[in-house]
Amino acid sequence: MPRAAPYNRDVALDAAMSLFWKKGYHATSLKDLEAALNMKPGSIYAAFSSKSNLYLLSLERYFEANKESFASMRKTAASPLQALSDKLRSFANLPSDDEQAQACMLVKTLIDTRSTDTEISERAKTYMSELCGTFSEIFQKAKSLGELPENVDTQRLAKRYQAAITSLRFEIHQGGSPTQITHLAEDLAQEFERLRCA
Amino acid sequence: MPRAAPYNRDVALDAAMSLFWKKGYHATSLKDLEAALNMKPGSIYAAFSSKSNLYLLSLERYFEANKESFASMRKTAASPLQALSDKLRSFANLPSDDEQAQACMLVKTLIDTRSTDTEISERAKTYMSELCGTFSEIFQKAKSLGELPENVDTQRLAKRYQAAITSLRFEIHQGGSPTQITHLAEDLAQEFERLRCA
DNA sequence: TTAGCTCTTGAGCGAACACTCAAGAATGCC
DNA sequence: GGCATTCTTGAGTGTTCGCTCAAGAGCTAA
Repeated sequence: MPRAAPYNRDVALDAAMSLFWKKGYHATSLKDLEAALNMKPGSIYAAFSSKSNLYLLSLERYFEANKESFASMRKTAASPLQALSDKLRSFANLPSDDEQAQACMLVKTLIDTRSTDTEISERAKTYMSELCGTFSEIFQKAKSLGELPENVDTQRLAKRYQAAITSLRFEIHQGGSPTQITHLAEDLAQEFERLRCA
Repeated sequence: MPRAAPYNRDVALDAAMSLFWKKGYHATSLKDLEAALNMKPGSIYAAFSSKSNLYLLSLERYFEANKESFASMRKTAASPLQALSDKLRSFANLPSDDEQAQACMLVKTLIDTRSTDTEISERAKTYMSELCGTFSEIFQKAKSLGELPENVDTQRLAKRYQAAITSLRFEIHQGGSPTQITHLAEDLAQEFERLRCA
C-alpha cells in the first residue's frame, strides 16, 4: 500500500485546533482526528504523543494567534480605546460560517475540562489571564494618551473587557439573531467608550 | 441478594442534575451516574430511558428552578431594577463550595453539545430565551414603576442582562479571586443601575 | 545496487462506553 | 398461603474508546 506524504505540522495543528475548538475535548474522538488531520493513529501518536498533548498544542496555537492579534492593537492604534470597542463590534460582523463565529476556545476549554482534566484547564486559565494582561496594557496606553482618567484601574477594566468578549462570543455561539448580536455588541462597546475623558 | 429501596425520582433527578452540571454531558459516564443516583443500570434505563433523556430531564429541572427564582423577583420586588442588580452582586457572595458557584448549566450545555447533540442544545437555547423573556418582563415592570425611561428597549436590555450573568458566572467558574469577582459583579450591577431615571 | 535509516501504516490491543434482559426479590390482593 | 404483579438486579451485550507496534514503503548515501 502506498505511503502517504509526510505530514505538515502546521497544517495538522491547524486542523486539530479547528476540530477541537468546534467539538470540544471530550466529544472529539481519535477517529475524528484521523479524518481531520488525514493521518493514521500511529502517525498521530508519533507526532503528538497523546490526545491530551495534541489538545494542549492546539490550545497554545489558538492562544498565540489571539495574543498577537491584540498585541498589535497596543502597538499601532492611535486610539487604543476605540480599537478595543471596535474589536467588540467586529465580532458581530463575522459571517456566520466563519470559524471565529463561536465561543472563545479558552472559554470552551474551561467549561469542558474544569472538573475532568486539571492540566488542560489550568493551561487555559493561564492563557486567559495572560490575555487579560494584554488588555490591561492596552487600557494603560489609553490612559497615557489621555483617553482615560488617571485614577482608572486598568486591570479591573481589563477583566470587564474580557467578560464582555466572553459573553458576546457566547451569544454568537448560541446562535442569536444578527440584530440581537449587533445590539449587544453595540451596548458593550459603548460601555467602554463612555469611559473616555471629555 | 437484597433488593434496594425503590428510588425516589426527585432525589435521583437532583443528583443527576448536580453531576451533569458539574461534569458536562460528554464527560459524565453511566458509571458516574450509577454511583451518584445509587441505582443500577437497569433501574436507570427503566426510569429514564437513556442518558440523553436523563440529561434533558435534569436540564428541565435546572431551568424550572431558575425560572421560579427570577419570576418571584418580578412579582414581589418593590424596585425591580434594584433586585436585578442585587442578584448580580449576590453571585459574587456565594461560598466557593456552593453548587451555584460555577457557570450556568444552560451555558455549559450549549458549549458542550452545540456541535454534537442538536436536541439537547436546541432545548437549552429555548430555555435561555425563555429566561431572557422573564428578564424582559422584570425590566418592563421597572419601566411601569417609573424606574426606567419610557423609550428603553426592554428585550435588548434583557439580552444584555443575560450576557452579564453569563460572563460573571463564567468568571466564578473559572476561579477568579474573590476581589476580581466582586469588582466585576459591582461593575456589571452599576451598568444597570445607571439606567435608573433621576 | 543495496544496506541503513526514517517515517507511515492499519490491524488489533485492553478498557470503557451506553445499554439490555432473564432472574429473582418484595409487594398487593384474594 | 398462593398467585400475579412490580421493580431492582448485575452479568453481559456489541461498540467504540485511546493507543501500540511489527511490518514495510521510500529516501539517502556509498
